[in-house]
Amino acid sequence: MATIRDVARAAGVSIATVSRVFNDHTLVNPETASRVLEIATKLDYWPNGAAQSLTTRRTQTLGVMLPELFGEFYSEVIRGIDRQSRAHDYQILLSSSHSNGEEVLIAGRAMLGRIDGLIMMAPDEASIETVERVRRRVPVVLLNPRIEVEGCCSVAFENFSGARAAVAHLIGLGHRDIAMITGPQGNVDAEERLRGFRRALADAGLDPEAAAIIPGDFREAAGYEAGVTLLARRPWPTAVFAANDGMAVGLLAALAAAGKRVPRDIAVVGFDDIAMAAYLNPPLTTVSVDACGLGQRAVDLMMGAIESGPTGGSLRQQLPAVLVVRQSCGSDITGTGMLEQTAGDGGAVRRGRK
Amino acid sequence: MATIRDVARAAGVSIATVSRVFNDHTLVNPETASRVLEIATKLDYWPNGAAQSLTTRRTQTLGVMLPELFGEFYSEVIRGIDRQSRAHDYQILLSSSHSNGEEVLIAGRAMLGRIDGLIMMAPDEASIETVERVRRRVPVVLLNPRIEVEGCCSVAFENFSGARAAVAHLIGLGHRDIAMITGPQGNVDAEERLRGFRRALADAGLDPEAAAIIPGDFREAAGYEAGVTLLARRPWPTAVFAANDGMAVGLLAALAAAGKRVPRDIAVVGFDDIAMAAYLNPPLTTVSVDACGLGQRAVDLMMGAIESGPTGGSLRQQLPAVLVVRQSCGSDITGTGMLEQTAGDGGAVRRGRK
DNA sequence: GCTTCCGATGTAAACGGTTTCATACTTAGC
DNA sequence: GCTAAGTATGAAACCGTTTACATCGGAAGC
Repeated sequence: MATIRDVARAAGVSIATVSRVFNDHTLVNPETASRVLEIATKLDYWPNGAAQSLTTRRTQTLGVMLPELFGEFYSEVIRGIDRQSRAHDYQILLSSSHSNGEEVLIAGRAMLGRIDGLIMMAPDEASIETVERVRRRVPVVLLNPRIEVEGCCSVAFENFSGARAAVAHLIGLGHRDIAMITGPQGNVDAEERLRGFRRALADAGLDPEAAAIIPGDFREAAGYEAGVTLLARRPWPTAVFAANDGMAVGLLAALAAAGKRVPRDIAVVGFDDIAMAAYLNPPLTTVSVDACGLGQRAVDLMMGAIESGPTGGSLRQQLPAVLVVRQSCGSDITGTGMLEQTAGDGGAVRRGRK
Repeated sequence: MATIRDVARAAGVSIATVSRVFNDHTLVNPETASRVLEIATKLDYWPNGAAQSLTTRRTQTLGVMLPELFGEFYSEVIRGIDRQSRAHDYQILLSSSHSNGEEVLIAGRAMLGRIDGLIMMAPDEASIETVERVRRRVPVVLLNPRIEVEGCCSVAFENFSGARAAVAHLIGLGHRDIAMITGPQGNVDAEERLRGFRRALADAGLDPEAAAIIPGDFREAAGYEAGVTLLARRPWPTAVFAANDGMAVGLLAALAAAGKRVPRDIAVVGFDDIAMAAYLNPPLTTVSVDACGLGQRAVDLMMGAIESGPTGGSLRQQLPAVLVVRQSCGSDITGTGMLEQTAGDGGAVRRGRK
C-alpha cells in the first residue's frame, strides 16, 4: 500500500510537504497542494493511524473497559459513550467481559498507546492496580467505582437513595414485611441498593435484620428462584424489592406461576427501569437510572480531563435515581399527573408510564 | 513514561534484549531475563501499542462500523462481536451512528492502521466506495449487505423467508386482509421483509398490491402512529405485520388505547424477537433472529479471512429467521410442544414463551 | 591448538508518519 | 542595489518498537 514516501516521490516533493498538505498547514502552495492531493488519490494513499499516533501521541480514541457486556444496562452505557464520543470525534476501543484482575491487566496493557483516556467500570479490588498504572499515562474516568481512586474522575448513580426511596414508598403504602432479592456479592451497585433498603426500614422504625434477604445475581433466573424460595416460607412478605429489573421479571413470572396476584397479594418493585418494565404485567414500579446518560457524562468528564492534562482534578459526579411508580407496587393512583422529587434527600417519585 | 530504552539502559542491556524478554524469544539468558523484568516492573514499563503495531503490522483489533447504535438489535450484534473477539484475543474499535457516506469515509480513514479487519454494516450505496478502499488493506466482513462486494465475506439473516413464514402463518389462520408497517426506506432488512410479505400474499393467491402498506422507521412511535392511521380506515385489516418488534410495541399500544383487543379484533406479528416480546400483553408472535449470533459469526469469518490473507475467498453465510408463535397472532394453541421448521423453504415455526 | 558451531547479545535498519530547523527564492522597503 | 521580511520547501531527527544480521565467547570436535 502507498505510503507518504510514495506520494512524495510521485509528486516530486518531500514527505514533509505531503504531510503538510494532509494536515492543513496552510503554508503550502495551493498548486503544489492540489498536485499532491491528486497523486494521493491516484495512489489511494491513506495515512497510517498507528504511525500518526506514534509521533503525535494522540489517538482520538477512548478506551472502554466493562466487567461484562450483559444486559440492557451495559448496552445503554456503551450507547451513551459512543454517541458522546462521536460528538467529540473520538472512536472507542472496547474491551469487556473481564472476570478477574489478571484479564483487566492484560486488556489495559493492550490498550496502552492506542487510547487517549480510559473509561472503566472497575469490577473488583484486583483491578485497582491496573487503574493506577493506566492513570499514570492517560486520564481515567471510573463508572460506579467501589473505591474512589486519587486523580480519577468518576460518575455514579445514587443507588443508595434510589433504593431507599423505593422501599420508603412501599412502607408508605402500608407494607411492613418487605423482602429483598439482592444482586451478586461484591457488586457495588448491589451493595448500595441493599444499604438503601436497610436504611429505609430503619428510618421507619422497622428492624432491618428481621427482613428476608434472598441472594440473587441480577439475572432473571435468580429472580424466579427467589420467588419460589419466598413462597415456600410463611408468612409471605407483602412486598418484595428486587435489586434490578431483570430479577423482578423472573420474580413476577414465579408469582404468576404460583397463582399469586401482583400487587394484590404481593407488591413488587425493581431497579433500573429497563425498556420492558413499562410493558410487564402489571407494569413494573422501579427506580429509573439513565444508563445512556452515565456514558455520556463519563465522556464529558474525560474530555475535560484530556484538555486539562494530568493536573486535572478528580471530579466526582452523581446521577439521580428516580422512583417510577407504575402498578406492580399497588399504589395505583392514576390521573394525578407527574410527581417528582430529586433522589438526593429521601427519594424521587415519578408516576406514569414513562 | 519509561520506554524500552530506559529499561535497556537501567538493566545494562540493549533494547533488542528487552524486546526479546517481552516477546518470549527464549534465546535469552534466564538470569538476564529476570533482571530485565525486575527493572521493567520498577520503572513501570509497558510497551507502547502504537509502536508495536507499526512494526509488526498487527493490532489485535477489529474495527466495527454500524449505521447507528440504536435499539436492542444493534446492542446484541455488538455483544456477539465483543464476546467472540475476546475469545480470539482481539479488541474492538467501535464507530457507529454514521448517517452518510462521508462520515463512513472519515471513520474508515481514522481506523486505518489501527485494525486488522473491519466488520461493517453498510448503510447505503455511498459507503460502498469506502468498503472497497478498506478492503484493499484489510479483510472486510459485511453484515446484512445490500450489495455483495467482491472479495468480502458476509453474514445475513433470512429476512425474506422469515417474513414470508410469518405472513403465511397469518394466512393459515384465515386472515385475508393483512396490513404491513414497513421499516425505513432504503434499509435492506426492511425491504427484504416487505418482499417476504408480498410473496406470502402472492403464494396464497392474494393480491399484494391490494394490501395496506404503512410506512414506518423501526421506532416505537412510528408503530403507534401506524396503528392510528390503520384504525382511521375502513375496513380495518384483521391482521398487521410490523417490520420489527419496536413498531409492534407501538402498534399494540395504539390498539389498546383505541379499545381494540389483540388478537381477537386484530392479530399482530412482529420481527426480531426482542427480549420484551415474550412479556408484552399479549405476548408477541414474532420472527426470531439471533443478533448476537450474527456478530459471533462475523468474527469467525473475520478470523478465517485474517488467517488466509488477502487471497481468502468471499464466503456468504445466511442465518435463519424463525417464527415464534405466541398469543398476539391468535393461534393460541398451547400444549402442543415445540414445532419447528427451518426458514429455508417456506418458514420456520416455534411455539412457546421462548 | 585450530576450526566449527552455538547460544547470548548488540547494532542498526526498518515501520510511516510529524515537526524543528535550515535554506532558497521572492518581494518589499528605503 | 542592498537588506529585511516572508513564503514555500527540503533535510533530518524523532516517536517506540521489532527483527535481520553481525559479533563474540566458549564448548565441542579432531
